[in-house]
Amino acid sequence: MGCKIEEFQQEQKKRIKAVQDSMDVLNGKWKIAIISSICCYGQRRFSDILNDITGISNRMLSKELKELEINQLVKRTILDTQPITVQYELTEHGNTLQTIITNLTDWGIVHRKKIVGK
Amino acid sequence: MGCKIEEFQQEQKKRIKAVQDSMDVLNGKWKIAIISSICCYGQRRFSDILNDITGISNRMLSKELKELEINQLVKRTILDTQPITVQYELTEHGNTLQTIITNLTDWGIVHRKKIVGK
DNA sequence: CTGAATCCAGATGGATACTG
DNA sequence: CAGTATCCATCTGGATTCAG
Repeated sequence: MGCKIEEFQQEQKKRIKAVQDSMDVLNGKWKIAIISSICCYGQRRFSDILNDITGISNRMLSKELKELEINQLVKRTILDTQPITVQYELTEHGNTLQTIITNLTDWGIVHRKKIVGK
Repeated sequence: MGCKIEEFQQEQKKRIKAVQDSMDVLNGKWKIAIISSICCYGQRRFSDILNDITGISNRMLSKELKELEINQLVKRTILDTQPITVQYELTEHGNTLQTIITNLTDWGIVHRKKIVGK
């Protein structure tokens, strides 16, 4: 049994590790943008996302989507069209990121004004 | 003047860019953890942060802190002690990340339970 | 259309040693 | 204590080409 300060510090270390867990999942140059794209449309096809995010290549989109799928944030559905299209949507778990996405969006707007100015 | 759908899509593209702006600032393996460390203590010395975050090296801590300072999220103060110590605290702008940090922390805890199980 | 495969440059970050 | 400098392996991600 440690004193109050030690307990507090242990608690903070745990919290720091938790943020890192989140960031591990969300890291990668495009991941948040992809989630954001799917998020605001409810569901979105591969080529649509490709178009939503300026600069991303199909290679990276494919790769990041796969990682998001592994982390159970995104659900992939093959549509029986001609030619085949694939639709992505957030899982229930992925949807819990909504608040964070919104906050990050708003913060990004403020920050740009702050740094770039005007 | 475009139709409603085009306007909506333009708006979404802007929002996606805004999230990316945020992530550009917050990217790097340790940045969020560093902010989190400083955040929960109000102010924190270099060696304290080094101790808060398991795995980080002084080289990386120094580098990431510098970037955070450039982005006006962190303020650096040299204390007149023997030997010299340096104290870091969040700027007013950096403090606006509080909500995001908290949300990310909570989400990280939930996510770990979800993925690792139990 | 939705990827996978290959190739490759440049960025990232760890280890270690050194300085004021 | 708070960095800086150097070296070096690994990772990241872009361009291009190919396939179902």
